[in-house]
Amino acid sequence: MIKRLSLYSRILQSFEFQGIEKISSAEVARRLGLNSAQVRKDLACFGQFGIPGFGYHVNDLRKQVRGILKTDREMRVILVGVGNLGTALLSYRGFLKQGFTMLFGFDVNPRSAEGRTRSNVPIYDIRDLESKIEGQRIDIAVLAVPVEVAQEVTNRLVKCGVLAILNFVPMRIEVPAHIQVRYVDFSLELESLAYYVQDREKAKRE
Amino acid sequence: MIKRLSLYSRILQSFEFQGIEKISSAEVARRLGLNSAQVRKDLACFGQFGIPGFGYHVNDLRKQVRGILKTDREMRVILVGVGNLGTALLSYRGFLKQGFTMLFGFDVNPRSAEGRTRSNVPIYDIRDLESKIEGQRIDIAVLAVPVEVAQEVTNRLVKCGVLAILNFVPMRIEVPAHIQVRYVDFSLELESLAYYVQDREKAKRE
DNA sequence: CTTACTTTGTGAATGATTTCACAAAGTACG
DNA sequence: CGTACTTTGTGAAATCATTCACAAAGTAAG
Ligand SMILES: NC(=O)c1ccc[n+]([C@@H]2O[C@H](COP(=O)([O-])OP(=O)(O)OC[C@H]3O[C@@H](n4cnc5c(N)ncnc54)[C@H](O)[C@@H]3O)[C@@H](O)[C@H]2O)c1
Ligand SMILES: NC(=O)c1ccc[n+]([C@@H]2O[C@H](COP(=O)([O-])OP(=O)(O)OC[C@H]3O[C@@H](n4cnc5c(N)ncnc54)[C@H](O)[C@@H]3O)[C@@H](O)[C@H]2O)c1
Repeated sequence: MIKRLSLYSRILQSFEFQGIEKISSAEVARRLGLNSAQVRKDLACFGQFGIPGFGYHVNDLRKQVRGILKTDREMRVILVGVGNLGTALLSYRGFLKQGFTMLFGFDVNPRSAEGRTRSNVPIYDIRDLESKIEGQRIDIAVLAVPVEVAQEVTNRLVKCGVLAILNFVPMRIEVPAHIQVRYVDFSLELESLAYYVQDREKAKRE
Repeated sequence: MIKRLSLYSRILQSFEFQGIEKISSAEVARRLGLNSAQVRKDLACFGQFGIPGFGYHVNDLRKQVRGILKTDREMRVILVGVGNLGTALLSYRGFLKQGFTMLFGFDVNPRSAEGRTRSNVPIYDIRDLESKIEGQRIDIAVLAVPVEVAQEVTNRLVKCGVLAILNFVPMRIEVPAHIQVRYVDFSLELESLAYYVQDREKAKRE
């Protein structure tokens, strides 16, 4: 549900960019392939933002949604594991947009990692993790290390006070209950795609 | 649901690797953070693979699950857009494992793309898309191009007979109903993580 | 001000997914 | 063979999510 809010935020941004000032739940829904009642219900969880018979003011609604998602504040992020994937993530400006600040990268081999990237995010040795982020508020750690060390690195991150982890490693990591973890797992998507391609008949089972 | 099957497949592989021959739904569930009834129900959709009072033979079950997912066959994949992210994807052996064959990459600038990668997948000019994949069976296209060209490239892919698209571009793409599309959208995950992080801090205060 | 129209916000209905709970079917072993 | 366990497969119940449908509240225009 929160992911849909994030989609609303994105589409509102594009409406704003196009100079559109007024929008209906039906139009938002159409653009995202959703039902208009869904859009209204989602928003209704957080307040009444619309005007019956008119719709929503794009600017207003966007501000509201960003407020709900808290993308109007700074989120401090670090990256652990600056390999193939980590390098791509570092130079992705999509992360830097709207409130996310990438502070540092960490790797066992910071030299060669540094060589790969063209971003100006400093990359430190993973040995210095604790000392570098000591006393800093770190909201989110992005995890892109090899599977074998994922749990060990996670434990260290948690000890350092990281509040949330975006995990690209195809493995379940164990964390205390108060730590948020989100998984991004391409192979899963690929495999399910494969299933539907082969087997369009049975695809209804989802 | 299919994504969970994919998880089962992965965990069974790791059990096999560890030399474990027998497994219960409860143990699979524990390892994946699921309910054991869920595991049994999922499998029950496709047949009866277990032995009451015993559990499942790891080898057997893994074969069955791979058969269901069709990861026992070859899936032919191409990559379109060999930039930061595309490069990482090309050198990800996780894709090459189990049945996925990455045939070619395509880019507007194949020279500089070629320079970036250390894989031996050939990279062609996007102008030659049609001629290169003419008459070939291509199951899945991985899309990692800039937002502005995503729809246009998608249209060409569909015309070329691609059956499914794994879309990394943070935008809804329009395709005919018989084409499968799956979205991988990191920003959405990051934003929803941000939401829960903030919420937790608020929760502590109250 | 009034009439015709639009679109919201939201209970109620429907649909989907997850969990419970237990009979049935097996194992293990004396 | 029989008794004590274990674990499956699966209806039924519970939970969660989506869609319907409509009164209420607005706009627009004469
Ligand atoms: N490359 C992809 O496209 C892709 C796709 C999906 C998932 N993944 C997953 O992401 C992770 C990284 O993949 P990759 O392709 O970038 O691999 P990679 O080997 O290129 O990168 C891993 C990086 O982690 C560093 N590292 C190793 N041990 C470390 C430690 N203890 N602390 C900090 N850094 C350490 C390595 O030096 C390396 O730079 C893997 O778990 C992989 O399964 C990758
Ligand atoms: N880099 C990331 O970590 C990341 C994360 C999430 C999403 N994405 C998305 O993935 C896409 C690619 O991101 P990126 O960081 O790799 O960008 P990028 O600019 O590095 O790569 C895009 C590549 O596409 C090529 N290209 C441009 N037009 C093309 C066309 N018509 N046909 C074929 N190729 C074409 C470019 O030459 C370039 O090599 C973007 O839509 C981005 O939003 C990237």
